[in-house]
Amino acid sequence: MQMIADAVNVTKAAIYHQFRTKDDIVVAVAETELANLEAAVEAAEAEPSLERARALLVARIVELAVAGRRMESTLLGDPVIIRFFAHHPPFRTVMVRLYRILMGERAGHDDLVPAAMLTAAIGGAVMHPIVADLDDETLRAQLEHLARRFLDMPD
Amino acid sequence: MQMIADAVNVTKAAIYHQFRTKDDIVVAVAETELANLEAAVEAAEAEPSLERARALLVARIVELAVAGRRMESTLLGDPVIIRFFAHHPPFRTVMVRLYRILMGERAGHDDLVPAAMLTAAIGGAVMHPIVADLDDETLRAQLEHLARRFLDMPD
Amino acid sequence: MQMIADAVNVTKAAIYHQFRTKDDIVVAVAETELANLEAAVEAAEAEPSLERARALLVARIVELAVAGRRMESTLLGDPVIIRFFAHHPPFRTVMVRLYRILMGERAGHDDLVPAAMLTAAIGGAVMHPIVADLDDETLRAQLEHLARRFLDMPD
Amino acid sequence: MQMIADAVNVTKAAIYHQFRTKDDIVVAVAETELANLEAAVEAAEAEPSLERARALLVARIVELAVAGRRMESTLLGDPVIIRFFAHHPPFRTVMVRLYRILMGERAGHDDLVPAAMLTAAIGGAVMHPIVADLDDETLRAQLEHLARRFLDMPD
DNA sequence: GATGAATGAGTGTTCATTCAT
DNA sequence: TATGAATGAACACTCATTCAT
Repeated sequence: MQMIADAVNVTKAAIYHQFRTKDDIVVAVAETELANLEAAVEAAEAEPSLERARALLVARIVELAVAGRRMESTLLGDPVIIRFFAHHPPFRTVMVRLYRILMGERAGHDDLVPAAMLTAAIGGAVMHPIVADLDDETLRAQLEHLARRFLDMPD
Repeated sequence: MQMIADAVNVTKAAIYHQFRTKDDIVVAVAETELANLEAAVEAAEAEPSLERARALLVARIVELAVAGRRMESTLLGDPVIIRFFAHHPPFRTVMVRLYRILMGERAGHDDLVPAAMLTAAIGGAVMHPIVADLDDETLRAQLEHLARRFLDMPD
Repeated sequence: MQMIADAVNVTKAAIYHQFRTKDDIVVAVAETELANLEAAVEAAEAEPSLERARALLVARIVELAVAGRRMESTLLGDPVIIRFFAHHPPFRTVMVRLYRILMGERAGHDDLVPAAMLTAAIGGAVMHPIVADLDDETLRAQLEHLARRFLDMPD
Repeated sequence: MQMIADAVNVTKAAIYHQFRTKDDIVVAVAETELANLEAAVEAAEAEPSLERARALLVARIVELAVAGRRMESTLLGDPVIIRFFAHHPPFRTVMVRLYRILMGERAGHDDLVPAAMLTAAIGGAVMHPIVADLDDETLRAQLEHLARRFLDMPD
């Protein structure tokens, strides 16, 4: 909290005027990320061609990961939020929809594991300090390669 | 430290008699993991057929990740160790050798990025709470699939 | 302050427009209680028969304590007000008059101790959580018994 | 905690090495007081003559209140401990025994109210700042007078 | 080789109060 | 007359580490 307060240049108490709890802050940040994810899923769902829907979704997911890489590494490094999301119904719902599109007709019903693994893998890769030096474009290309290979899509 | 001390059934002070710092403990644990990784790399290097060397290495890496999943999620969740390894020369050396094998003749000289991303991805996937319920065999299969796809190897 | 503000349905800042300090609020509330006490003393002083004056005063004091029991326990649990009253000249004046009546001709000049002890004792009894379940009438009877015994008056 | 730590001339953390919680400290202190009370009750129960048992018990209770007056006002001023004791089985048990002796044959079975009121009254009187100036002997005499009157005992 | 007691610097959180509007 | 945002000082509590024995 002290670090957050310093970064925003106010006192801790001022932050507590706006958020009841430290977790509330984390959740608030995370929820705008979730909204971005949901928007990506919705855009993909609106796409009639399955092939193009998948390509679009992969591209958007990777973009989000790259754009938010600094924040992601903070957020995803925090076990609290990882656990929070794992049991957050809206997040699970979005993940199911995301998974349906990515897996295409091969999709099981509510088997979240491969999608969770893919996003976790992207998260892990983004968080690694070795990629901190990479420029956005290179990182994006590498991540997209990772995702497309995993999903058996052409590059 | 208190939890570690309780688990070992000694006092905190007794632990400080053996390790100068908490980080030293983490590093010590991590270094035995590194030794395992090195052994895997050495075994692969001893293999004359490149194809079999890669297959063997992937299998061993995944095995290590699965076997140490509980510890990995603790270790890799700790920014201290992540940063430690990123700048630990022996680790970088092992990673270069590992990468050379995985990438085959396409390997650049000291470009660690893809290998780092793959291992980070495996780490991210292993840490995700959603895989906590998976049995070892299923997890192993999924991770190996992820790695092989990424490396353009047949399943 | 937040609870007070919520109860009155305004903001804290609005309250600070009316009272300089939280203690000022406490004092304001306490002073209306003091006014009640003063009225009781005045009524007793107007009574020509000493015996009836004492009986009336005891009854009124106990009534006030019972009627305000919820508030008293809040007020008397607050060291601020206890100390405030102990050094508040108007309060001491009222207590002297009260004491004169209760003690009858045996009264010393400005020896407040027994009266203070009696009222403190009533306050202590009223505050005790064990009396929270008692109905007003039972509590009144018990307190009046306590006071009358202490003052050597017939029940 | 800071005040306690300063008074004992150690750091807060040192205190937390000995007590898990601030409440634990309060309880520990209170429990030695309870032990004193219990000893008084036991001594009274050992006395064959009821009359002398009551006199002895009243004297001991008042002595304890006077001896611990500084601490009592701290302890009894804290709503936490008041509530703690009100629901503390050992305390209730001691109070029942205490009450049995004080009330003699008129005693109801488990009606704690008058005893609670008497002790609360003593507590209230002891806590009042106006008695802070009184010497121990005068205070003792006044409290004993209060108790004896309430219990209909000769002075 | 091990212990119990202690410490300094930190944690998240609360609260009476102030201030610009 | 009232507000929302901010503040400083406090709160109970934790944690990696040290030290005398």
